[in-house]
Amino acid sequence: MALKYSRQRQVIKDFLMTRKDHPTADTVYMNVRTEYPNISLGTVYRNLSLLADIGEIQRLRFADGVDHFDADTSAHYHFVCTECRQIIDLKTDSLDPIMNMAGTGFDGEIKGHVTYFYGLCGDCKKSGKSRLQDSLCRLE
Amino acid sequence: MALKYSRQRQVIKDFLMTRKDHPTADTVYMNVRTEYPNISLGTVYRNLSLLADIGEIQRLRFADGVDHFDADTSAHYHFVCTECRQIIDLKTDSLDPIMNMAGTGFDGEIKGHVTYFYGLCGDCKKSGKSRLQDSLCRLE
DNA sequence: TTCCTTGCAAATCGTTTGCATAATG
DNA sequence: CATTATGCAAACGATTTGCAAGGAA
Repeated sequence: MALKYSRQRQVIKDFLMTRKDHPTADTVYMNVRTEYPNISLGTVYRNLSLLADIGEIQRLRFADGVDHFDADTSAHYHFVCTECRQIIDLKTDSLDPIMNMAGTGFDGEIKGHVTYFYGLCGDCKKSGKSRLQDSLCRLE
Repeated sequence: MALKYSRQRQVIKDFLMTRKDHPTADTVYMNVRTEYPNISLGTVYRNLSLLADIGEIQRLRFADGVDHFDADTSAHYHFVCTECRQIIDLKTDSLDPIMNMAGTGFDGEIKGHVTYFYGLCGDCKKSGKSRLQDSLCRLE
């Protein structure tokens, strides 16, 4: 159970800390491999899961069905652009009060909530970009 | 593009309307098959996606990574029990105001939000049930 | 007859796992 | 030395897709 140091885990976490776009495991793999060519996809998955389990990173799940990872473990909310798929951090006050709203008339115990927002990001809103030009704005 | 009637689609939708526990595609398949033995899994997936696309049902995605479906398309929120995995409808006032909260200081356009709650359902809270007895409370 | 829909099976995609080997403490 | 971590490849589970045949308009 005791955690031992691993160069791979360190590189993965270091890489994640340089990004604020919440990459997927595959994106992490692609990038880390340029610096550490022998690393395997399995190792990337294993370490991302491990880091998420011990709370050193956050695992995010949006509508695309693919896990995204965030080195910023502070409580914050996310916005997903439905055009370019970009994921943006929001600086929003805590929405925890909604748990009380949801809890009235409910006999269980609400311990948390998952919330994200979607719509058009600033760039896509400005350009009135269509889905056909999707890729131009896609980050990953 | 014009939609043609299909017995299969009707049966799938009818079944979904009888359930308030938000079944997965596989659960729909299992159940529909007792009444319509020749139906294929692919057809179930195709029709659930189609019905969701045209707004006749709702597709729900929680942390388990599997799609759940809900014939109730009215705006409402869900609670997922972390013990027994049960999904419960909440009668909560609209939380749409949180979109304004999230939108302050954001230059894009927030069009919607996804929110669900988790914790202990009434039964699991009462019984102090452990994960080991999970299956006793699992619905599907 | 047109073309939407089906059943079936194969394919895809993201993720997990078994295992022998390498690295850490 | 005891144990954790790795690379690799195979296995997995959920979902999608190609295709020839069936059914609705």
